[in-house]
Amino acid sequence: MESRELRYFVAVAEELHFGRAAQRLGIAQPPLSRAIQQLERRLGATLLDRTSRTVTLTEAGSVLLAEGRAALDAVDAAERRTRRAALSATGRPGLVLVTKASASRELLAKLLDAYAAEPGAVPVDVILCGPAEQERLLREGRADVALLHQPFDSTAGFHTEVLSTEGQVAVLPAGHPLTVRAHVHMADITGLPGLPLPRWPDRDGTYPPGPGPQVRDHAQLLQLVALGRACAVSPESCRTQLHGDLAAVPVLDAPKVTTVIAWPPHSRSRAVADLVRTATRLQ
Amino acid sequence: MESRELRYFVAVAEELHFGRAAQRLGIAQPPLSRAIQQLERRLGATLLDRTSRTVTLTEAGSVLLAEGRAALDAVDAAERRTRRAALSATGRPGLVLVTKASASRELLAKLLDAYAAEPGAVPVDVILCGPAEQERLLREGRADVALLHQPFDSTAGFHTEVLSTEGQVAVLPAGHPLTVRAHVHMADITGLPGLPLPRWPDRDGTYPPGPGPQVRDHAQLLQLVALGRACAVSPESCRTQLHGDLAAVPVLDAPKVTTVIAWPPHSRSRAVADLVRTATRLQ
DNA sequence: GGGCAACGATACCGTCCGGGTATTGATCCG
DNA sequence: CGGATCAATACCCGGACGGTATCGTTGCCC
Repeated sequence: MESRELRYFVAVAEELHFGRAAQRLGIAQPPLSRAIQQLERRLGATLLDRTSRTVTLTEAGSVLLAEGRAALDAVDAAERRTRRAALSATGRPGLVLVTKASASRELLAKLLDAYAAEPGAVPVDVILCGPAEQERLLREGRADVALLHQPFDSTAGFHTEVLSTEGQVAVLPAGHPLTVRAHVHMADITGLPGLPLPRWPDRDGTYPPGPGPQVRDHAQLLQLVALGRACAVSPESCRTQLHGDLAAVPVLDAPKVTTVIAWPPHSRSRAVADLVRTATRLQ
Repeated sequence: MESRELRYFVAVAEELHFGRAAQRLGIAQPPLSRAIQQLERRLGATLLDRTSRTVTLTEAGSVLLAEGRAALDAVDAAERRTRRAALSATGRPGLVLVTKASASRELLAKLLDAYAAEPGAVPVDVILCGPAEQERLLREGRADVALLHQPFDSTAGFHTEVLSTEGQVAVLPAGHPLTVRAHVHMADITGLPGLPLPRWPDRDGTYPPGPGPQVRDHAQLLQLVALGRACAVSPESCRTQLHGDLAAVPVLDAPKVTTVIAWPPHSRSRAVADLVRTATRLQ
């Protein structure tokens, strides 16, 4: 199967409309129709049920949509990583590390320092992004390594090494009655009047229904807590980022958060290997 | 980048010889040369250093070789899974589960029975193969799920759920002095005179140097032990497969073996999800 | 119910690109 | 120095891919 065919099919499967898909692909509609027919003939499978009014995915079609996206990602990643490898032979850019903006600055700083001290270290670019975006960047070959936080991030498809495990704290507005407690339980903070837990976007960028404000990153979250509009449960290490108008109380029964360093399999790169080794040796 | 270009490049990179690569691809050499040049131009990277006598990979070239193989695997997997999805809509074949021939028959039997009892269960084909082969079958889309054994198998690139953890036992010829012991340590069985630990093949099919007979599967291993030519350290569950002329003694400090069920990410299939859910509920 | 609009399929055509053969040019070997 | 090997170049051809025009079907709305 050619990747062009896959791109065509994915476009149609996503748009469920030949005309729009063709437009998106920058070709006319008839060649697209033909290409899909040809693909179906070669696969011996009907991928789309189409009337002259509506296009729907068959069972086989949804499989190919999911698998095809992954395959196209892999092809793109191969291209990008090759380009980057070629550049790094001549120019500056070395490794790209991606992590959440909310991640522990301490751990990251220690890691970058330790790695920079290694013999043969290359420059490391750090990308900070919102949750769930790291996975994409890593898969698409725009980044070489990521610091992920289980159980929030999925590590599916990557190699990982555990770096640290920490408990979580409840982040509350300073002066809130609970802040005098030495510790709390989850039950204490769910359903606090006027301080709902916020909602994070799903993998696809939509928000689950329910009460609580919508947040997209940790800064927004802290802002909301400071404003007295929400409370939060965050990894302990976020304490270093709290200002005077925020307080943190350990939550005994919150799930532990594990920070892992993740990288794509097939990574032949010595730089990635060095960085990972350095990270695991940080203890 | 087109998958055809990737296939061409991978062929040349593996053969390090345009003529042989062209032959393998079923095309003539000149178009292949051109295709590679074009790929290099488009990537803006030199992939191969070539004189008229020798071809070698550049740094960027090795990256593209590794990444390109993975990408091509993904494309092939997409194709195969789609074909299978289309078939299963009409014909018999449902899920394909792959596991090592040496794996616990008990666990597998329990899993298959429990799944077959589920509503909406589809037929499950079981493939038994040697170690390290499962990974390939799963990646290539020839199988839907695998039972893997950590730390022996790599689970990189897959979703996994832990099914069970067990200790290991030393497998010895019946009547060996150590078999009267209630348990042993690793130190007791490494370097036993005349009973070396066997060598397993590496990921690439070659054997590491050293003493000890070469084995490719568990049956061979047990055969060698029974013949008094080797001893072995195996998961406890292999006890059910031992005959009268073999004995097992727990090894207290051997690494624990974890059996996991693994499946490729992107699996939209309800059947895979059901099977995994059934597996995790086995406890 | 008929006419219209939307949309995918079909027909047909031109062009560019992928592949083939023949040849050149460079390098290693005897 | 001559021959063999192998990648690159030159040149040509056919087919596949993309474009335009059109058809046929299906909802929809007056």
